[in-house]
Amino acid sequence: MTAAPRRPRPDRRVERSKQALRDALIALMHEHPYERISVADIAERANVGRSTFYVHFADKDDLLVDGIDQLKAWLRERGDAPEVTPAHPALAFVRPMIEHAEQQRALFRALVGRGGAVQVSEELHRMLAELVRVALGGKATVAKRRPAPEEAIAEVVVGAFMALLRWWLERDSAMTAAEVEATFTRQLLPGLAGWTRR
Amino acid sequence: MTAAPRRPRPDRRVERSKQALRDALIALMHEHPYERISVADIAERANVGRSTFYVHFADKDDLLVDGIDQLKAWLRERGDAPEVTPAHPALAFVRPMIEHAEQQRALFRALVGRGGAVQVSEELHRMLAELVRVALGGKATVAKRRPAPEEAIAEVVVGAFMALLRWWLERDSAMTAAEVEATFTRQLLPGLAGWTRR
Amino acid sequence: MTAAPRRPRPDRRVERSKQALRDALIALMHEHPYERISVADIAERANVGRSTFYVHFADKDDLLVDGIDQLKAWLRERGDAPEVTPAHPALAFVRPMIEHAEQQRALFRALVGRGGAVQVSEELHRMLAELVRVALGGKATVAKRRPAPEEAIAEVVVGAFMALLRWWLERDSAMTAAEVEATFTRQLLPGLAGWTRR
Amino acid sequence: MTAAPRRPRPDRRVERSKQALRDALIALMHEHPYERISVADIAERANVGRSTFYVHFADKDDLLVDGIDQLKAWLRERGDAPEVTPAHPALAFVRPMIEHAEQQRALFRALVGRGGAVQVSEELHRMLAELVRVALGGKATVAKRRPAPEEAIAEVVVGAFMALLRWWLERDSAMTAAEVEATFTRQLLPGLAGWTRR
DNA sequence: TCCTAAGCGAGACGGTACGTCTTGTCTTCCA
DNA sequence: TGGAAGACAAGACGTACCGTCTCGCTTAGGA
Repeated sequence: MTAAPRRPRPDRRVERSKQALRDALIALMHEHPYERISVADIAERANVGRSTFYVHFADKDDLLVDGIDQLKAWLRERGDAPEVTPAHPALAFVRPMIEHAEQQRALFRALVGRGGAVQVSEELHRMLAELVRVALGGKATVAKRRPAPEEAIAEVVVGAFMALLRWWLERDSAMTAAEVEATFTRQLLPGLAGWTRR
Repeated sequence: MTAAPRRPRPDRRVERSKQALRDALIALMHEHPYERISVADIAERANVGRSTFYVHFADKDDLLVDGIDQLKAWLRERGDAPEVTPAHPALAFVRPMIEHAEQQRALFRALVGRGGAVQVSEELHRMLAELVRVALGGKATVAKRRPAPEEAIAEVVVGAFMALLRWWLERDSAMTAAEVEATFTRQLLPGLAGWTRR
Repeated sequence: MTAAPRRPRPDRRVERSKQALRDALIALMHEHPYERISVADIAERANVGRSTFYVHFADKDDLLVDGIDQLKAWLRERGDAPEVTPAHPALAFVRPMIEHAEQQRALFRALVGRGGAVQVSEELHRMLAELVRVALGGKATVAKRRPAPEEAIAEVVVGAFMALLRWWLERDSAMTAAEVEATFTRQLLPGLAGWTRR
Repeated sequence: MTAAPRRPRPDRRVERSKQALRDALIALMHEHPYERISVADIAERANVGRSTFYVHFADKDDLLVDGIDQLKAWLRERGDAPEVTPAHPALAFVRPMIEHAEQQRALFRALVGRGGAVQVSEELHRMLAELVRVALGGKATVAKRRPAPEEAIAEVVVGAFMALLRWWLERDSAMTAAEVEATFTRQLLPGLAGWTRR
C-alpha cells in the first residue's frame, strides 16, 4: 500500500485573487478594447497589488487564455444537451451557441466583438470547427496529411457562423435569436446536405 | 479673374519616404506578427529616421490603413474584369480574390494570416461584404434602420470566404485554387440560389 | 496561593534558528558584498523559512547588529589579557586586534573589507575609539560639550589603524602581523608620546 | 592639410539634464542617506523624466561616480597651489583639504559623513593615498610586487586624516580648521619625520 | 545660379507600461 | 501553539516604445 503523496492543500486566498483578476479583465473588456487595458488597470479593478498579478499569471495574455478556458468549460457544461434535433449534425452547435450568446449578450460582445481579443475568437473558432469536423465524420485532430475536405467545410461553416454572430452582437439589431438561426441554417444547410449525401 | 492659388510642387522625396515605409512594414510583416513590429523597426528597415516616420504618419496603424488603401486600389484595379460569368452575382468576387491570393500568396498570408493585423482582415471583410450586399440588390451603404436581410447574408458569405481563404493560406495544403473555389461554391451557392429566386 | 508566573521555557529551536541565520549571513558575506545579499538568500542558506527570519529579526541590519554584538563579545572575551605591556596604554588594543584578525583572516576580510557592511567597520571603530579615549584619561562616554582633544586623538589613532588593517587584509601581502604592528606603532607612537607627556 | 574630423556638436540640452541630475543627487544627499534615495526621487528633484535619467546614466551609482569625478576635478583645480610650505611633503594635502571642507562644509558632510556613499570616501581615500605615496618617493601606481612600505604609511596617514575629517564634519564642534590641522600634524608628523630621514 | 523653404537624421525628452525583484506584514496550514 | 510556507501590497528597478520636440545639415524648387 503506497503512502498518499503529500500535496499541501492550496491556500484559499489564491483562488480568490485569481478569480478577482479574471472578473476584472472581463469587466474592463466591456468598457475598453483588450489591447488598451494594462495590467495595472486590471490589478486596480481587482483590488489586488500589481505584483500579485504576476504571482498568478505570466502576463495579460496568460490571464486571457485562463479566462478562455473558463468560457470553454462553461460552454461545454451547458452545451451538451440540445433538446431539439438539429437540421444537420454538423449544425448541432448553432442553436446552443446562439442561445448562450443571447443570455450573455454583453459578455459575448466584449469577447468576440470589435474590441475583443482575437485570441478569443480564434479559440472559439477552433473549438467549433473541431465539433463540425467530428460531426462530418472526420477525425477530431487535424491530420498532417493532405487536409480532408471536412476541414475545409468546417472552416466555411464556422467562419460563416462567427461572422454572423459578431454582426448580430455588434448591431443592436431587432433580429431575434430565432431569426438569426433561421438565416444561418437557410444559407448553410443546402450546401451541407449535398456534401453529406455523398 | 482670380490668381491661381499658389501651390508649390510637392517635394519628390516625400513620396519616396512614404513608400519606403509602406514597403518596410509589409516586408516586416512577412517575418513578424504585426503587433510585435515597432515604429523604430519600420524606420530602420526603410532607412529613414524615426522622426521622419511621424512626419508622414500619425502612428503605426495610420501607416497600416494607408497600406490597406493601396491594397484596395490594387484589387479594384485588376478585379474589374472577371472573364467568366460567375455562378451567382453575389459570388463574383470569389474567383478574382482567390487568384490574387494565389499570385501574392506570401503577401496575403502576412496580411490576413495569423500574425496579420486584424484591421486588414476587417477592412477586406467590409469591402467584400459591400460588394455582396450590392449584388444582392441591397443598398451599398449600411442603413441605420432595421438591417436588411442582405446584410446578414453578406456576413455569412464573406465570413465563410475569409475563413476558408485564411485556412488555405496558412496551411501549405496541396489544394489548388480551383479546388478551393469549387469547395466554396458548392457550399454557398445552394443557399444563395434559394434566396435570390424569391 | 497564586500560581507561579508562567514563564515559558524558551524553545531551543528558537536559538537554533537564530544561530543558523547569523551563520548564514556570515557565510554569504564571504561570497558577496553585504548589500547584494537579500533576506531570502540568508533564509535559504540557513534552511529556514523567510518568514521565520522576520520572527527573529526586524530586518537584515538587525541581524547584522546582532552579529556584531557576537563579534564584540568574542573580542572582549579574549582581548582582556594582553600578555606584553604595550608601548603606550592607548595602543593596547593594537596587538590583540591584529592577532585576532590574523586568526580569523577570512572573517575579518569579509566584515571590514571592501564588500563588508559599513556598520561593522563603524561599530568596530566606535569600540576601539572608546578604548583609546579611556586610555587617554578622558571619559568613556562622549560628552555633548566642547569635544575633548582626546576624542580627536582617538579618531586619528583608530582611523589610522582601521585603514592599515583593511589594507593588510585586502592585499594578500606578505607582510607579517608583527610587521604591521611595528609599522603602525612606529607611525603613531611618537605623536602620542608627545601628547601624553603634557 | 587634413579635413577636420566631422564631430557633431553635442546637444546643449544633454549637459543641462546631466547637470540637473548631478545637482539633484547632491541636494538629496543633504537630506537623506544615499541608499535611501531612489532614481525616481532624483529625476523628480531634477525636473526630468525618469527615463531621461537612464538615457544619461546606467544607474544611481553611475551618476555618483560621475559626481565624484566632478569633485575630483574641482579639488585638483584649486588644490594645486598650497601657499605655505607644508611641514612635510606627504602632508601637503592636509591644509587644502581642510580648507575645502570648511568652505563646502554641508557638501562634504553629505558626501563623506555618515549617510554618504561609501564610494565617495573610498575614492577620496584612494586619491589622497596616491598623493602621499608619491610624496614619500614611491611610485604613483601600486605595484603588484611586495608592497612598498610607503603604501602602508600612506594608508595610515590618510586613514587617520579621513577619520578626523569625518569626525570634525559630523559634530558641529567649535574646533576651528586651524586646530584640526594642528591636531593632525602634531600626531602624524613625528612618525613621518623618522621615516623620511632614513 | 543662388536662395530659401522643406525634408530629413539624429536623438533628447517626458511618459506609460512592462516584467522582475525585494521588502515587511499577514494568513493559512501542519506537526 | 509555534514554525514553515507563502500570499500579499508596496514600490524600486532597468528596459522598451511611444509621440513630441529641437537642432542642424542637405537638397530640391523657384527666383
